Amino acid sequence: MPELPEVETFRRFLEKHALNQVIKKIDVRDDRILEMDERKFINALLEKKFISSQRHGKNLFVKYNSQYLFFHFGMSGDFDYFEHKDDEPKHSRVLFHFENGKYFSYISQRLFGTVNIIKNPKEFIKEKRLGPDALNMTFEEFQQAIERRSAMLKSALLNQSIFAGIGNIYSDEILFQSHLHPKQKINELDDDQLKTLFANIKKVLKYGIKKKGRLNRYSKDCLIPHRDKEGTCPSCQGNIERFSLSGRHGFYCPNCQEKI
DNA sequence: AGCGATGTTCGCCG
DNA sequence: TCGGCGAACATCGC
Repeated sequence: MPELPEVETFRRFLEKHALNQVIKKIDVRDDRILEMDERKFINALLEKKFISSQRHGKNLFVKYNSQYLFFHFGMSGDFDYFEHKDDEPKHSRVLFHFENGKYFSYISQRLFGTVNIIKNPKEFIKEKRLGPDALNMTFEEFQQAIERRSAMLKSALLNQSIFAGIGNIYSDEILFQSHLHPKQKINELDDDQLKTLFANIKKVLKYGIKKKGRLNRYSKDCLIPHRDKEGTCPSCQGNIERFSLSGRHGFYCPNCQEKI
């Protein structure tokens, strides 16, 4: 699930259901998800409450006292909130029991995510060398981020050190909306194209949040519903093509996204 | 049965 | 340092 719009959706879900409730018990179902000692993790959080949350890119920070619970969702992370223990979802990895008798679960099918406790999100962002948040960055920050960069557009969008939050699917959508070729080098764009790219990063991510990351509910005018081998371009009706790049693959319309 | 999957990281090479 | 590539991590569904 999780690129920036999904993580923002998870954040709002947590804010809605899990804030200000005393944590009475924690079950770590699989400690491979923890980046720290299980005992220390549990002891740190028992009897505490989640106070607030913030997101940077695909990273979620939940303040519980002077410290922060950190979540990364990897390729298959999710949250759930439920009343009865029998409803605990498959692949639930960390289960919080609240004082009100309800449960909050961090789910990770593929165990690529991580859960940890950190002191300071700002320092974390610095240490991980994350670029500005793709949703919240200003045009000036965007310009700075790509200064002296020469990567192909799709690589640049996926690189969390340039800006944080964009993943494989949204990068394709952003480039499609921008009429830009995924393998075009970012330093070859003119000012208008850069403005278009910046505007579409915002537009696509906001639309994703509005749709709560539910890809199956996207307008047919988007690339996303047509993002497969048999796909047809919603704009020109041509064939959508698949390409590969550093072991990932993407889709684009060769007719609408020509290289300069 | 094998391949690929909304992510990240690391080593290799140019 | 940058950038591209491919493997590795673990699991499941098609």
